[in-house]
Parts: sequence; C-alpha cells; structure tokens
Amino acid sequence: MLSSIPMAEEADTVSSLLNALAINHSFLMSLSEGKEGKPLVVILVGAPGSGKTTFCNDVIRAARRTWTRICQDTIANGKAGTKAQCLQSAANALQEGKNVLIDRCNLELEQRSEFVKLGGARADVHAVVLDLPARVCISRSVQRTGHEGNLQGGKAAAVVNRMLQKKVLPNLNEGFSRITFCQNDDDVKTAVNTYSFLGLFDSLPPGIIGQKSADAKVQQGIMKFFKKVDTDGNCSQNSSAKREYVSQNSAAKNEYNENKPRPMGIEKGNEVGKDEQKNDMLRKPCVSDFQWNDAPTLAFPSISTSDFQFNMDKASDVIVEAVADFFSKFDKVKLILVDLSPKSKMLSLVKVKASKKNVDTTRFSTYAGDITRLYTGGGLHCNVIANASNCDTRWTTGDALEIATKEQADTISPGSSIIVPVPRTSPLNQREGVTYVIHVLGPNMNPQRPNCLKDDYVKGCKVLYEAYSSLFNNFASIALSQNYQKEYSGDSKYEPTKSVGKFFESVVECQPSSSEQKSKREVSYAKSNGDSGGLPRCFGMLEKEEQKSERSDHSAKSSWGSWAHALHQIAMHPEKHNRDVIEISDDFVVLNDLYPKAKKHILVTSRLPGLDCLADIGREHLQMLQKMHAAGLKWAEQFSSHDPSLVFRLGYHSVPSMRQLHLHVISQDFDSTHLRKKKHWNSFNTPFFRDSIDVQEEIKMNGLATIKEEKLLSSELRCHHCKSAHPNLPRLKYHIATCKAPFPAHLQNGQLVFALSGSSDAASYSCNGSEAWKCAKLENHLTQLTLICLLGVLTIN
DNA sequence: GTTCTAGAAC
DNA sequence: GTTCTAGAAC
Repeated sequence: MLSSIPMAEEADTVSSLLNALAINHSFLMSLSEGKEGKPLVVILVGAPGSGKTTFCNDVIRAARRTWTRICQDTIANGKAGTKAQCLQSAANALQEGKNVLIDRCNLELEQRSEFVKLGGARADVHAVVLDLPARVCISRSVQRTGHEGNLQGGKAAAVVNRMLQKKVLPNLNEGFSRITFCQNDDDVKTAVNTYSFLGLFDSLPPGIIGQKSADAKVQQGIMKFFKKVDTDGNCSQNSSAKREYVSQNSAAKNEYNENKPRPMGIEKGNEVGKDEQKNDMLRKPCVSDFQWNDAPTLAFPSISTSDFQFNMDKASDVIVEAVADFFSKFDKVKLILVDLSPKSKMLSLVKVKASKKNVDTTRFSTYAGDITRLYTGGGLHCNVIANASNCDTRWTTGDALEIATKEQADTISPGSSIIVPVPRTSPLNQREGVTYVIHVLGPNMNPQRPNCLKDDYVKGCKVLYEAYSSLFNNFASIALSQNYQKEYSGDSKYEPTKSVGKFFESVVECQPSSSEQKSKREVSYAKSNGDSGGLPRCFGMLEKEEQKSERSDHSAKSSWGSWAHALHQIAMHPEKHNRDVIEISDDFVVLNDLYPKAKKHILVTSRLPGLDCLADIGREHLQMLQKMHAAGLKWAEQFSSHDPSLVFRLGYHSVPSMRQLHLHVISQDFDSTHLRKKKHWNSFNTPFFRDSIDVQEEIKMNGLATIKEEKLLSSELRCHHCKSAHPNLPRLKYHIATCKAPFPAHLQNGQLVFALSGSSDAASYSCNGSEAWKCAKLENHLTQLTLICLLGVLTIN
C-alpha cells in the first residue's frame, strides 16, 4: 500500500502516508481499546558529534516500547539515502505501531518540518535537542572512526562549525508537543531514561523541558567574553552580583527602560533616596552635554586594567589621548567608556583627564553599568561594543557569537582588534541591538598571564594606545561600511539626523548623489530581510516609496550560506592564507580561484569590510574599483605574456555566491573540469557578468552599478563567440573548443584583454575582438606606443 | 544503458 | 561554493 505512493512530491507523499496511517492506526487503537498511548515520533536535533545515534541506541536498548531509528546515512540498504526515504520509512514504522527516532541533524526548521507533519492527530511529535557545546561536538566528530555518514577526522570540525551557524532551536509552534533540551551528558542520560522507560500506555506531559531562559543564555555565553570588565580595579564581579546591583536600583532601571537616558543633572522625584539617586546618576552617561543624536556609538571597557593589571593612572592617560586623537580624525562618532561599578576608579580618572584635555563632551562619555545590557539596562543605543580579551578564556562559550568569533580569528595579538558581527539570532543583537562586537587585546602586566611586559610601561603604553587605536579605527570602518548602514535602516522612528549625513559625507568624501543612491540599497536590503526591528536604529533612511522597490530585486543578499564567507576571511586575514594568495595590498588581495572555470581564473578581492557585492558599491568606491581593475589587468598581462592564446575578461557577478566584493579575471577558453553546470557558464557569459570597465563607467555616471537578474543563470546555453545554442554543457564545451568565430560586437568596447603576440615582454590590451586577432599577428617590432596610436582605444596600464 | 541536470546536504 | 544522488532525458 505505502510502497505504491510516489516519492516525487514530499508534501503529497506525507499527506498520502498520513491517510494510510490513519486507517492503520485506527485499527491499532481499536485493538487496544483506546488504552494505548499515541505512537511517538522523536526528532533528534543536534550537530554531528552531539550524540544522536548514541541516544537512539541507548533508548532502543532499554526500551519498553518498540522503536525504529531512522538514519539518512544508512536508509538506502546501508547507504546514504534521501529525506523522502526517511519520511517513508518513518511512516511505515508508525503504521506498524512502532515509535520512531529521527536520527538526523535537523538543525534547521525546514529540515525537520516534514518530519513534524508525521504527527498530528495520529502520533505525538517530540524533539530532543542535544545542545551540547560546539567544542564537544567537534572533538567527538574529529576523533570518531567508522561513522555511518563518514563525517569524521579533520573535515568534521569545519562542517560542524558551519552547521551550527545555521542552527535554529525548535519551538512548540512548529508542531512539537514536547521539546527536551539537553545541555550536558547528565541531561542526555535523563532524556534517555525518560524515553526508554516509557511504557506502551504511558504518555509524557507536553511542554518544554530543560531550556534555559534567554537571559541565562546571554549570561552564559556573552558574559564570559565580558567577565574581565574592570570594576574598581579589581577582578570582575560575578554575574549574580551584577544582577543584584541592578535589582537594588530598580527604580533607576525602570526609568531607563523608557529608552531615553536623561542627561545628568535633571532632578529625580523625591521618592528616590539619595543613594539610589547617586547610583542612578552614575548609571547614566556622566557628561551632562553628551548628545544622543543617533550617531554611531561605540561602548568600550577599559583595556588591560583589570586582569592584565595595567596601571590605572597611566591607562587613563592613554584612553584620553586615544579618544582625543580619534575625534580629531573622525567627526560625528561617539564613544562611551563603560565600567560595571559606579565607584569605578577608571571612570573617575578618565572623566577628570578628559575634562582637562577638553575632549568633546558631547561625543565622549562614561557609563557605569553592564556593557552587555546597555539598552535594556540603561536605554543606551550602542550598536557596537568592545570586549577586552585576555589570552586563555576566549572563545569557549559554544554559542553563536563564539562560532562567529572563531570564524574571524583564532587569536589576536596585543595592540590589535578584530570585528565580529553579532548573529541576528543572538540575544545580544535581538535584545540589545548590538550588531558588532570588536574584540581587542591590550598589553599584559600580570606575571600570571602570557606575554607579560614586566612593568615595561614604555612599551605597555605604546601597545595600549595601539589597542585603542585599532579598536576605534575598526569602529570607524564599521560605521562607514555598507553593512553597518544596512543594519540600521528602515525604521522610520529613527530617521537620520543631518549630522549623521554630514558624517558620512565628510569621512567617505562621497559625492552628493551617492548617499541618495546608497539609501535605496539600504532600504531594499532591510526590506528583503523583513527587518523592521523593534530596537532603536541609528541610521534610518528616508526614501520615496517608488524608489524603495527599485533595487530590491537586485540588492545585496540578505543572508549568506555558511560556505560563503571564505573569501571574506581571506580578504580580512590574508596572512593566514599564504597558500591561496598571490598578491596582497592594502586595498585588495589576489588569489587563484579554488575551482577555476578556465585555464586561468583569479579573483581580485576587495579588503574593505562590509563590501560584499556589486549592490554595495557607490561612488566612494570608484578609486578602489580602479585599483582592483588595474591589478586584474596586470595579472592578465602576465598570464598572456606566458600564453598569448589567452584572452581575458574582467568583471563581477551581479549576485555573487561568495561574500566580499571580488573581481573575476578569467581566460575565455573556459577549458576547465570545474565548469560543469549551466549556471557556471551563464554566470560568465550572459549579462549577469558585469564587465569591470562598464561597472566603473556606471559608478562614475550614476553612482551605482547595474545588477542583472539571477534568472539569467538558467538561460539557454550559447557560445560566447558565435552565439549558437547548445542542448547541454558538454556539447557546448565541445563546440567552444573549436569555434573560430570572433568575439561578438558587444564585447568590442574594451571588455576583452588580449596579449601582444610573440614578444617576451608582451603587454596586453583590450580592443575590438576581430581586430584583436589581426593585432595579434602584428610584427614583433611594433611597439606598444605604436599600437596605442593605431588603435586609439588601448588600455595598456 | 548512459548522460545530464537539479536539488538536497554539507 | 562542491558533492552526491535520483530521476529525467536521451
């Protein structure tokens, strides 16, 4: 009966299976006279190495019910099968009156949704979430042998990391009647016992078991990063102490939850006692004229003065100097020094010294409170916060931020910092509106810690200044980046102030129309994200309704797959990828494409943070585009000098698969085993490929580049020379290997880069395609200058 | 029976 | 992005 159900359409399949199941289960129910508990579908949720298979085996071994384990890795006669096969096997098992354990990762909602549909009126669906720390899962995955899915050894770590980034914890709304969260081995044992002891007539109460509160999660995860926040020169307080402090100041807290911190000096009502009033005052930005005008604001702790035992007096000098220097270079950005304790010595020292040095008090402030609760605890709108790292307690939390952090860097050296975007799913982002954390490492004066400077305060102060400079500059780069603006667009309550607009114009030197163009993208980005945002936004953007949708179809991707960050990583840390990179400059890195689609295929990748794709480009990036083009041309020249048959095209994909803006420099032979799919071909041979020179021209003229639709990737396959159509890629490749036709007219305006023939010092040039073949036969004695005169359109660089 | 493609999984 | 696979197309 069931075997005749087609598998092609899963939804229909499930529906059909359920109809069949209904009959059979009714039959079973009638046999048991209604006494039997419902069959269970228990969907395991957990990364590789979290112990799903062990859980299943342990339950089955001691079970009082009959269980069937459904494992996609072995579903097809011991080999890996499909999701549909798993669904059918599960339905079959239910039909036979068995209970089912779904042994797949099921980390994402859509991966488990079809399995949840197996439940309904006929079976209860439970989730058991093996939410063990990432490091545990990775360690187990790497060490295991003989894994059914062959996910073991070195590759396992990367896979687990990637998968965990996409993890979405289940909730009851998905259709589960009971969800059990296991955070450690004891939790797992308890859950195993629960299910193995479950008798035929038993049922488990519905609800969520073992989930820690969102607050607890933040404290567990994020607070570890921040546990070294200075408190009066002592080591950190524990989180309970922090909570106690907040609790004691509930009046102040409540007031600050109104989202509008009052400038210091406004009197409170008489109902508040003097101590409370004092504490309340200290929880606010300390400088009375600090202005909240939605300018980009960085909150940062004092670096090195806690665990690293840096002298506070000297440190406060460095802070004030670094802040003053930063303000002299960047306008309309704000900084807040945060310390947990209202009695903080560092805050007092810095306040006094900042005042003496006439640091702009409308832009610099101090604040006593929890840096991870600036919004909910103090109503402060700080979208970027800093974490003063130390050397051995970092990156051990196993949460989304830790994984994001590990993606960025394994270590940082003293005096430097790294930016880590805070995942949208993180409570720090959702609750506090923090979209970036900058981790910064200062100098260490503590002999118990690594790299102790042994009271060398000459070097210590230098490194501390470098740490603050790095931190502030990274903050500035965030403020300038498109990503930052995107994050804060789309909330009409927080329209940009004129000063913010000026900030961007003054710093990035963009031309008047640039910001207008930019705003279009920002709004479309927010729209595509569905990000209306309940939290305050710094850079809401105004735009006419008709402009809003104009670029929405072409705008930056709202999310990137877990594989899509590799280029970004290389661009940000090229020194860690020496094998891949063939050239590094301040503006770009050049690397061989890992999967070249032609004999020569390299990528010139921008190093500007937050610049992911063509849609992010504005006039302010023109100079960088020119540099990237020049670099691409130089390499094309070099390749052509070694193989004059190579003709190159330089351009961008309208919608790239990998983030971080990259220019493709690709030879037009397309002779590569990696060119295997229609979309590979069409991404380079339809208007989806945007020639670099055209992009530059458009940016010059319009301030933005044309972005073509992704549906072009499904176009019919046509030869890039003669435009003949071919039924499939192998046939096309066979054809292009022998096609002698010149390049088409639309590539005759400098898009192609040819080699000068026969000369050891051959240069490249771009010109009319048919002319090029003639040019290639010119006598060797023709100089480059002569060619320029002859052709008039050369782009010899 | 073989080739090719699209989609799921990673 | 690639790999793997089933099933469509041939």
